Amino acid sequence: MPKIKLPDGKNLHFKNKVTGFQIAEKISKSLSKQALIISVDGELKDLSFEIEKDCTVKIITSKDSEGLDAIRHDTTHIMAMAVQEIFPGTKIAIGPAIKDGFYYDFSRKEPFTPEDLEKIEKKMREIVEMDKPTRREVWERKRAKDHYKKIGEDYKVQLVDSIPGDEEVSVYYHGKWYDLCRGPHLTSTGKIGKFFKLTKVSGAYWRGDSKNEMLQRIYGTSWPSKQELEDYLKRIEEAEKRDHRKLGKEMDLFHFREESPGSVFWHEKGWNLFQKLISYMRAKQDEAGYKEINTPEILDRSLWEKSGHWEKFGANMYTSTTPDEKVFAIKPMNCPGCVQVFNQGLKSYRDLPLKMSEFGKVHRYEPSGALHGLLRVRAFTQDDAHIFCSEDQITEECLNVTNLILEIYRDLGFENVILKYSDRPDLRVGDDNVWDKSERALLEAIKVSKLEYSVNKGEGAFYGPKIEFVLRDAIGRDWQCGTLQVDLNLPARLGASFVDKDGSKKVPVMLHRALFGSLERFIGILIENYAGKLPFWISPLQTVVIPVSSEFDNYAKEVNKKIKKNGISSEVDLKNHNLNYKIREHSLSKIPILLICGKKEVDSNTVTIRRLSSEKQENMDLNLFLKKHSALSKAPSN
RNA sequence: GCCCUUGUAGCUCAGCUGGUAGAGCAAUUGAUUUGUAAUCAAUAGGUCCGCGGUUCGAAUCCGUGCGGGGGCACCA
Repeated sequence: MPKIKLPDGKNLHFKNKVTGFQIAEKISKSLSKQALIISVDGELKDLSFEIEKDCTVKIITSKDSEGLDAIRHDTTHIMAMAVQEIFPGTKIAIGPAIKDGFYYDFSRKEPFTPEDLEKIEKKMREIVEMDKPTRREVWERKRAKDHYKKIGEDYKVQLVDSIPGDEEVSVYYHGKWYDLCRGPHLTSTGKIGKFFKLTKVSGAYWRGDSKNEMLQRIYGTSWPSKQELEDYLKRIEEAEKRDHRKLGKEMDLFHFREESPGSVFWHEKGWNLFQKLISYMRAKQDEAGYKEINTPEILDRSLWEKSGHWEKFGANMYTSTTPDEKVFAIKPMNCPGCVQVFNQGLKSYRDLPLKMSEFGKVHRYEPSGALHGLLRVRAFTQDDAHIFCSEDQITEECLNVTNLILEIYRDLGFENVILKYSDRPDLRVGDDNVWDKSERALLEAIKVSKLEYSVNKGEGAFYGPKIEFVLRDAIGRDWQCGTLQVDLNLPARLGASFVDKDGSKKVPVMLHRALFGSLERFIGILIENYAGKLPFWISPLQTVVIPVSSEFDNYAKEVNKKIKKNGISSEVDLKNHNLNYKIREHSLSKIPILLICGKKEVDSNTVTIRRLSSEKQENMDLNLFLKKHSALSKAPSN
C-alpha cells in the first residue's frame, strides 16, 4: 500500500505496487504523455520502475534538467546502436549526456567521416521511427563480464569491473540492441523525438588518461523541441561570430604566424589597446599603493633550481644555452625575479606590506594542441604583482586585491564574477597551523567580499591556498582570469627576510596576484564579450572623420586635428571612395564613432555622428562634441 | 603531446577522376565628387606551406616535417 508524496505536498495512495508511469497517469493524462523518467526519493528511475514503499516522487519531463539529460542519454544510446549496425565490429566505451548534448566513445580502426555522421544520423532516425520499447535487465556481475569478454567489448568489461560492489549491474535493451548502463532511460526509442543532430568527431583518451589509447568520440546535441534545437544552433553560430581570431583580423589588431606559434604579432591598433589597458591598470595600481618594477626575461638556471621551477615547471620552460655553455631560462613566471628585487637591500617590518607590480612578459612552452588564439598562448604579459606582508596582514591584503579586481572588472563591463577557492592539496609544504592561518585569512576575505564562491577541495598550489576569479561574459560563458595565491614557501626558498619589531629576521608572506591574468587573454575575452564593439574609451581608434566628398577634405582634416588635440584617437579618411563605402568599411572594422562632414556641417561648424551599430544620425556642434567625448575617451579611473 | 581535419594571391574561397592556376574583395592607376553598410574600368599580383618520393608530367597521389582548426590530454 505505497503512499506517494508529490512535489506539491499532495499524497496519492495505491493499493498495490505502482510504476512511475501509472503515477503520472493518475496525476494527469498530459503529464503521462510528457513524463520521461521519475525521481523516487531523489533517485532517478525508469518510468517502469515499480514502487512498493512509501516515498516522495517527482515526474521528470523535458522541462527538468534531469529530463533533458535523460533525452540526451537516450539519444547517445541510439547513436551507439546506429553505429554498431552500420559499422559492425566497432567497440563501444562510454556515452554520457553533457552540457548541451552528448557523446559516445568508440573504438574502430577507420576514422568516422562527416559522411559517416550523416549515415549514422539517418539510421538513428529510423531507429526512432521504429519506436522500440526499452527494457532493463539486471545481470549477475560475472555473467556481464563473461558476456562482454566473449563478444570482445573490452571497454565494457573494464566498466563492469568499476561498478561499485553494492550496485546492481544493469543492461538496457532498446529493441534488440543493448548496453551496459546505470540508466535511467526513456520507455522507448521513439521518445527522444526528432530534434537531434550529430555535430563533430574527435579523439578522446579512454578514461580521460593520455596514457591510454585514443578512442573516437562522436558529439551530438538533442532537444525536446525544434525551437530549442534551433536556438542552440543559433547560439553556436553567434559565438562563432564573436571569435576573437576572426574579429582580430577584421579589426586589424594582431596576427599569428608560423615562425612563432602561440606568440602574438600585435598591430598598431591591437598594441594601442594593449597599452591602454596597461596604463589604466597602472593608474589603478598606483592608487592602490603598488610600486611597479621590472625584472629580466632571462635568468640563470640556478635561480630556477632554487625556486623549484626547474623541477616543477621545467617541462613548460624555454631554456637557452649561450656560446660559453651557460644555461639560462626564459622566465615562465615573474615571482623569482620579484623576490630578488625584494632581497636587494634590507627590509623592515615598516616596509610591509610591500606591493610590487610588474607587467612581465613570460614564456611558457605550452603543448601545441593547447594553443588557441589569444586565449592560450606561449608568450604573454601578466599584470602581475607580489605583495610581501606579515602573516597578520594576509586577510586585509587579500581583501584589497579582491576589491581591486572587482572594480577593474566592473570598469571593463563584467559585473558577474564568481570565485573559486582552492584549499590545501595533499602534496604540500609548510606546517598545518600556517595553512590554517592562510586558509582562514583567504576565506575571510572572500566572505567579506560577499561574492558567490565554490570550493575546490585540495586544489590549491603546493605552497598555499588560492582564489581564482571567474567572470561571465555577455553570452554566458565563464572565463578564468585573475588569481590570488598565498605563498609561504617561495620567500623562504629564495632567502627573503625582513627585520621585525624585535630586531629578529623573519620570512615575509608573499601574495601572488594577477588581475586580468594575461593581457593577451583578457583582450581576447574583451573582444568576444563585446563582439568587437569595444567601449569607446578602450577602442584603439575612436573616431574616423569622413568628408562627404573631396570638396570637404579641408574641413574634415581640421575636425580630425581638433579631435586629436582633445585626446581622442582619430583618423580622417580622404580616400577616393564614396560615403557608403567608407561607412561600411569602418563599421566592419568596429570604429565606435564616424563623423560625417559635408556642406551642412561646414556651414554650421558641426559634425554628423554615426555610432557603431546604429543607423541614427545625430548632428552636433563640433565644440559640443569635443566637450562631450573627450572625457568619455579616457579610462574610467583617470 | 594524441586523434581527426586542413594549408592555393594581402583576405575569403574555386580548381572533377594527375596535363605547371582562377573568382570576388583588397592593392595600384584612371575616371567619378559622391549625404549614411560595396561607383565603374584597367593593371599588377602565386616556390599552390617546406622537404622527399611515384610519374613522361604533381596544386592534385604517397611519405615526412611545419602551421591552422575541432576535440582529448595539459594549463589555469
